Amino acid sequence: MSRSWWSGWRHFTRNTGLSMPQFSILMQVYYRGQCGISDIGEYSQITNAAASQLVDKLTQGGLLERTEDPNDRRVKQLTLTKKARALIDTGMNERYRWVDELSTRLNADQRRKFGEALTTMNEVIRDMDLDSAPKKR
Amino acid sequence: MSRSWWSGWRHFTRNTGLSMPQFSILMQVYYRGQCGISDIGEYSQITNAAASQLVDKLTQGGLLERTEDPNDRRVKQLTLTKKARALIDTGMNERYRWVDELSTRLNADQRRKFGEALTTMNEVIRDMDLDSAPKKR
DNA sequence: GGATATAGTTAAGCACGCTTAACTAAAAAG
DNA sequence: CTTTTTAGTTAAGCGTGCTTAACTATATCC
Repeated sequence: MSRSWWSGWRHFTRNTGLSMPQFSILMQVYYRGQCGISDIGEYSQITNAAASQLVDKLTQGGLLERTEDPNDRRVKQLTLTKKARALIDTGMNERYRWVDELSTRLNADQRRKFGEALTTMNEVIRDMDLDSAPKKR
Repeated sequence: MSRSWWSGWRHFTRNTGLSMPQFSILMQVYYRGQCGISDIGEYSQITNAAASQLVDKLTQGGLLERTEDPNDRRVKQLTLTKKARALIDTGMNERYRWVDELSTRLNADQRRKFGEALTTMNEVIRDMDLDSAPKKR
């Protein structure tokens, strides 16, 4: 397992043809909703140039739509295609499959505790996310 | 937080100068103990050539020692230097610092549940690791 | 002993992510 | 209206990780 995540990632990566930074951008748009190139750059801590290039590949791969913002024609609005959404959902199912495999190794008591733990973690982490999210412009 | 891990990784990466595959190899030797190039390759699912090259950089960086196995002079035994051990321990502390920060946001009850959850997860995951580990040669 | 297999190295070549620098176009400020 | 700022693109160049292919050196098989 200390094993699985990285090599599991590499498995996912090969199937989808996505690199980690690319996937990261997809997830960003997934959670943030529509946003511009600069947002991507800022979030990922890379230059806008780099962000632009990555987004470019994703649009070429049919995963992102890049349209002009009618209010400010400098900014491009990025949105996920259906293909991208499907892909992300698949990725999440992978994750849950992992959890499934894990849970077959648990006895009833462990499984219950584990479920509670995940729930708590989710709640707490959602809180943390909300705290740092609302950087609107 | 969905944010923190990847950009937190990038932070770690910049400070140490280590790439992810490089760090991955270090962790491998850390957990496996002494092993050869082929073991690295097999585990990381890359060719021995690639493994050799990565190990090369790590030895140049003073993180890995590469010595001959006296029993079979074809195989090189990889061992971590003190520097590498220190670095890994630091990395782990980083991780725990993250947990600390998280725990300041929890109330007493949440904190207790969370602690239990982590304990359970650790136990279970350790079991999974043991199951897949003992690939000796 | 000689053939074959195994562990590791080296070099050429490719794709990737990233940065800097030079650029375009639109918006905001004066 | 002109100047300056902001959003994004493009191209050159670098460091990586990776693969294939050719090679060396040791061990094993018959």
